[in-house]
Amino acid sequence: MAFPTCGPRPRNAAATRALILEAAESRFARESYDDVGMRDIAGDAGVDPALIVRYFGSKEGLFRAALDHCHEGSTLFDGDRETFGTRIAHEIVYGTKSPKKMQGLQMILRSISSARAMEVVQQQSCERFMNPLATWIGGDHGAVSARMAAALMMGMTVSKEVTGGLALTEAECRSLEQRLARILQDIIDGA
Amino acid sequence: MAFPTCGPRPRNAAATRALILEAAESRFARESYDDVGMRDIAGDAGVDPALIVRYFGSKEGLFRAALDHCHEGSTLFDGDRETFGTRIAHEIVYGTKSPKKMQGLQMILRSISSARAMEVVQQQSCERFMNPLATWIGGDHGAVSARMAAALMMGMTVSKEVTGGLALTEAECRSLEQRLARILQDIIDGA
DNA sequence: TTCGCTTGTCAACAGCTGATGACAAAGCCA
DNA sequence: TGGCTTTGTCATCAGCTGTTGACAAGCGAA
Repeated sequence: MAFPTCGPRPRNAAATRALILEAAESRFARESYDDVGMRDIAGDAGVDPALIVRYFGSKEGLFRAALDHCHEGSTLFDGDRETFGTRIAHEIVYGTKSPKKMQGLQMILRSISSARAMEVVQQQSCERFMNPLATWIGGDHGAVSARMAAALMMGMTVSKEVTGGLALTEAECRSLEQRLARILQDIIDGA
Repeated sequence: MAFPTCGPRPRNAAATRALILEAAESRFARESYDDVGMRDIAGDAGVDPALIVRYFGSKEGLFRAALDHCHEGSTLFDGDRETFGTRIAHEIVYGTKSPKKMQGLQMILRSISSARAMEVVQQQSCERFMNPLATWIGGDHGAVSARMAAALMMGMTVSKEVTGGLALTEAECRSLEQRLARILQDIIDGA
């Protein structure tokens, strides 16, 4: 991702900005707002930390931009409605890294630590995540179902983290996947 | 809680220790490990920050002790098995502050921010929370059910935080409570 | 060329954090 | 009383963080 350290960085503001944004998304999805330093992100992008301030104003500005950009490219709702539960459950149980699909959700999750990050999240998460999900689900129960589905998704991620992996047998993983798929599907079906 | 600032603190190690522990539990349940400073806790307890180090070794030591003590006094499983879903759902939807019942769970939740806190949590959460829950649920599906139930509980807390309150109408709250109760009960019943 | 704007680099700052060690006072025992 | 341990107080440290401003280099326009 970063540029090899051979001579000065080529003068290309747009590319540099994009590089920083990409590095920030990746970092903020894996670690918490507080744990990620400007020097970490700058290091990943192969860029001087001062450039982050120049292009995004501050760390908070970068976080806001990253969260925004992340939700724009979200692929969470891609696919048939009937297979929503199956898809998400599989992603939760067997999804190893942090693919684009879950990145926005994970950024939100990580940010419940820092009070500063929460301000940004509260501003954005409703209109950029919860409401779209509610609309996608549809019906009278959309808003309620969206909250439950999101809770289950985020909660499983927490649970996974907390126990250090799932800490389940292979058979239990399969069972978990099936039951999770069923519950998620029931939730969006309003059952 | 704290002692009024009139003269020096009375010499009572056990009481001072307990005061610090209580203040720490309350803080760590409401804010993240990183956001809570030793000076904050010491201030709440009306105690000099240096005493925290003396009695608990370090901030991490205090966090570990608080998490431990919190799980010991947990009342999460108090009550009939048949009303588990109802009780928890009500607590989630209408529980305002952070009562003892949920405090341990919330401490775990807040700590997914800091890498340092996670080390402690990973060591303790399995044997102090997930496994007891699995045992209480019982049956072949205990472990899987425990993870799903815990996920839903923690996820709803995150969801609530993220949207700043629930951001739902009164009717929706009632619907959420009912559906949540049903799902939680189904989970522990192995349905 | 020379000017002026953009882009990247670097050293440094103030603020906060957890932690340390010296010191004072209280209480206990001989 | 004198000595010892326990308990509480205080000033201070080193380390890290986000941020700043001065400076250098690129690059197009006049």
